[in-house]
Amino acid sequence: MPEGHTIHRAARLQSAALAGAPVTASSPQGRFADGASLLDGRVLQGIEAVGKHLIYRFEDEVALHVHLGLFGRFDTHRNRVPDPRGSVRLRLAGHAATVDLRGPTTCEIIDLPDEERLMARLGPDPLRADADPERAWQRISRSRRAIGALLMDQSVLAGVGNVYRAEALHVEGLHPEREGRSLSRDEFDRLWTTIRGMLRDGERAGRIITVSAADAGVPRSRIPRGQRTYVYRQRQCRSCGAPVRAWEMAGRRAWACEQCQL
DNA sequence: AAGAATGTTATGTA
DNA sequence: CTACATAACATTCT
Repeated sequence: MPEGHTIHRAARLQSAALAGAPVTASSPQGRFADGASLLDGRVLQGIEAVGKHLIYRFEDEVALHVHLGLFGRFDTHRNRVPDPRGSVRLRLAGHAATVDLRGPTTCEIIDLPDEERLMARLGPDPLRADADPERAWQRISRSRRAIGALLMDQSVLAGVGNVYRAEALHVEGLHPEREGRSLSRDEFDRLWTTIRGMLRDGERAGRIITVSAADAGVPRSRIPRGQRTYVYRQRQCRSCGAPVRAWEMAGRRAWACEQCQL
């Protein structure tokens, strides 16, 4: 489910619904009982998104760290709150909504040093105002690893996942196997800008939009399969019609049009 | 109903 | 020290 845009959107929406007042925290299946009781009744001060990580700041310097991983998701209930179904790790009830967290890869209470360690191992997040692209450029321009692998490395750049990797490299005409150090400064700058734009569109729309921002208001189901992405999970390149090559890279499936991407 | 999927980390190997 | 492969973990959907 989540690439960076999902996380930033969740931070914004949940901050509005939960922050500023004491929260009721529970762990319906008892899978996070200790954490939930520690959070219960505390005021949530705000939620911060960094890459694909979320940090919920509570009073008394108590913080909750959440990472959705591949399967995690949030269910937000604004009216009737249903009985928890499936594996709800944590339920947070606030003044405007109740949020269920299911299937996260990480859900833990952290202290300040933990938080600093986390921040230290994350590269710049293009969705954040404080992001410094220079840090990513330093890593990429000195690496002989493939750009397709570098983009997935959260210590190089935080927030990009498998879909944006495929789509952003396609838009920029870059082959995923190009060595990082072979990119010109100009190619890197464009790539950064494209990634940031895609993440922003995704955050605003609540889903991944890489082909046309005009699709933003259109429900995903109304967009024909072959038109949702350029190469990601496509058989043919949406730009030129050539067959899309798919192969394993950095542990995930990579997709590219070898006509358009060099 | 096996397998894939918008992810990360630890560990082993070269 | 770097790079790559593999396993492990989370859950839902086709």
